[in-house]
Amino acid sequence: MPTLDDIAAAAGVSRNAASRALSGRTKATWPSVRERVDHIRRVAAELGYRPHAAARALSERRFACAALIMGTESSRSTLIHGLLDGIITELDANQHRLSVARLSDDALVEPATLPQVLRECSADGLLVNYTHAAPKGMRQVLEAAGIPAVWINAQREVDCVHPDDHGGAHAATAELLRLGHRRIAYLEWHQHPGEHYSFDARRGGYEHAMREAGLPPRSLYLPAGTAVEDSLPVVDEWLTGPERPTAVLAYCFAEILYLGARLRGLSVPKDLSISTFMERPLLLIDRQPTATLVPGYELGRASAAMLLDKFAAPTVALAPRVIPMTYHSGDTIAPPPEA
Amino acid sequence: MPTLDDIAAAAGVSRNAASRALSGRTKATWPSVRERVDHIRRVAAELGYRPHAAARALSERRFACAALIMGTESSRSTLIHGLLDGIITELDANQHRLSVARLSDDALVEPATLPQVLRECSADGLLVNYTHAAPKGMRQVLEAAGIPAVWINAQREVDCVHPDDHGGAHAATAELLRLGHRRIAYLEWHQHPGEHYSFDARRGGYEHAMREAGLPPRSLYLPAGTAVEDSLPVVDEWLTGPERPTAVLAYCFAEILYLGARLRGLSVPKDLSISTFMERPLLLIDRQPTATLVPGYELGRASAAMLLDKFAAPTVALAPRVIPMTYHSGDTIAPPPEA
DNA sequence: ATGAAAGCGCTAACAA
DNA sequence: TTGTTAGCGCTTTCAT
Repeated sequence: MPTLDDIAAAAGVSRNAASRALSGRTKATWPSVRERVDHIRRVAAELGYRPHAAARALSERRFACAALIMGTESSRSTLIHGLLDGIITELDANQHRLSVARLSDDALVEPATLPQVLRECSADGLLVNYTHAAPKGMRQVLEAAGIPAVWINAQREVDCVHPDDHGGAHAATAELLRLGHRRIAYLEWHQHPGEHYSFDARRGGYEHAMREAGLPPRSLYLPAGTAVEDSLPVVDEWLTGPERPTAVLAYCFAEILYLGARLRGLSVPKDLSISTFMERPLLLIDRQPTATLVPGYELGRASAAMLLDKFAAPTVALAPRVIPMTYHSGDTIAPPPEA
Repeated sequence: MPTLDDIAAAAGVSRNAASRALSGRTKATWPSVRERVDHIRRVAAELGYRPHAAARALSERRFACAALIMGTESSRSTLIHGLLDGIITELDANQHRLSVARLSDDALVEPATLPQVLRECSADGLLVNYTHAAPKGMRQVLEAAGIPAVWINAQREVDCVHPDDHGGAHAATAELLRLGHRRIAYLEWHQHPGEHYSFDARRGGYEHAMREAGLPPRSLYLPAGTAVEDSLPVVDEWLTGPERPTAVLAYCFAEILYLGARLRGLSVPKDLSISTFMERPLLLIDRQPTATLVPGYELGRASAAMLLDKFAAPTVALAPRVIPMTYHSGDTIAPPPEA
């Protein structure tokens, strides 16, 4: 495994010269210098030289590495589809690496441990994948220690990146309105306090759009604790009567809704439009679901980019970066039957 | 940020003594020595000392870090649910870290680059998450370079960890047989050459169990290129006639099958049993799917453990580690109607 | 723009 | 067991 000294020796220059040439620090304005630089580079390529990241980190006093940290409780640190991919892509483009760590709640709030975690992880900053119910005080600890950190998929005043859940729900509702729907319902599950912010944001976006149109919002819930096998009768009730919705925006349970509609003889989307937030790449039903999706990849890229910005200016608080959601046009929505 | 020298100074000992005490290299048989060690440890804890991973790596000539590598084409490097969690858990328990990298196919087969990737990633070995269609020659390159590597969810002669797909399918079929089913079909999609090994393995397990019972295996396919919206008539055909299966083991499309059954008036599981391989944690339907699941977490732990073993003995080829699949008993299977 | 020398924080070899 | 010394591979002064 060739070292910088090897390259220098093979190229007949000093170690320093080799270092500067390979890192592009030598400006090479003069032609003869330029030639030497090329020569060094060629030798390095031939010998298959790659810098030793640890040695460089030690010397440069930075690791060129970000750490993705998650909690021990996986439900609060779900890894969104595409996120990792986006993070790696962005870091890679900036010659940074990614390491992944999982810390207990206790470790996260202990003022002493966190900074040192960075040393042990060989990271310069944190991508915090603690989407909700993050341990209290963690934020202050990070700030006090001056640790660059970006919060992924969380809504905070600064230093966070999250999808535009409000806008996404608004747009999805607007599309249903545009098609002529008036009785549009919103379906979610019974919300627990401290849930992810997207529950409020999406419902808010829906209600906003409805109010703009002068229509009353209507929420559908499966009563808390409803067993799955008992859900179909509830769904059936929703779809009964003259006031039944002609369209439903569903945070979840879209499949049960779909099944209920089909069993009731309602055709989707002819009799009932369903617009979802399903992140599932595969099809669940015999339709392509019309869906407003969390842009995991873009979220990852933006998070990494923001962290890189923070590396450049660690003390500056950055405004939240809100990423548009991806609208995936499927075939589960259409104009209402009356239209 | 305290360094080892700081600890040593504060404790009034040499740097070396501090190093040995903290790493547990000092045996401390004599009581007075034991006391000093404790003292040093206490000082370190108070000052919040944590070793600098890069410095240690440079000195020890190992990184105490594994790299999870994936291809650029994400379909071939899907991150199984729970896998990352399992990997981190196992590595963490052995004071190792994880970094994640994504390499292009070209980079993976280039004999020169791979070893150096390790340096740049600060890793000692590879967890290869290239479940199928890995670039040819990659294996040889790794071997020639003497790079410790474990293949995750791939079937190879050595150094791999994968679920017992054959056994899982066999057991699922056996359970259906035990319930009294005779006409058990196997549902998958049209297989492309070079697909993941689990296609063959699961079908093999199913056929094996059927043959043991003296029954003819029967495979159901959605014809290649079937549009999703055209799939229901096909499903309907499967469920028609006196020879219709009373149970289906479904690699995929379980939802469509379920929907088709319900629309046809067949009750699940009373009239039709469905046993799946769905990895989805959420419910898709109004039943808890009976499922044989890929044990992502255990897969991760086992992979990491095997890699750690390889660190200890890099040249020894290790026998494949086959992890039992997780059988999740739901309520989509029951005895056949005739029984 | 170059080469010599120092140092990043740690462990490993030595002598005491 | 301890302290001393050397060195891991790299970047960074600082003269030249």
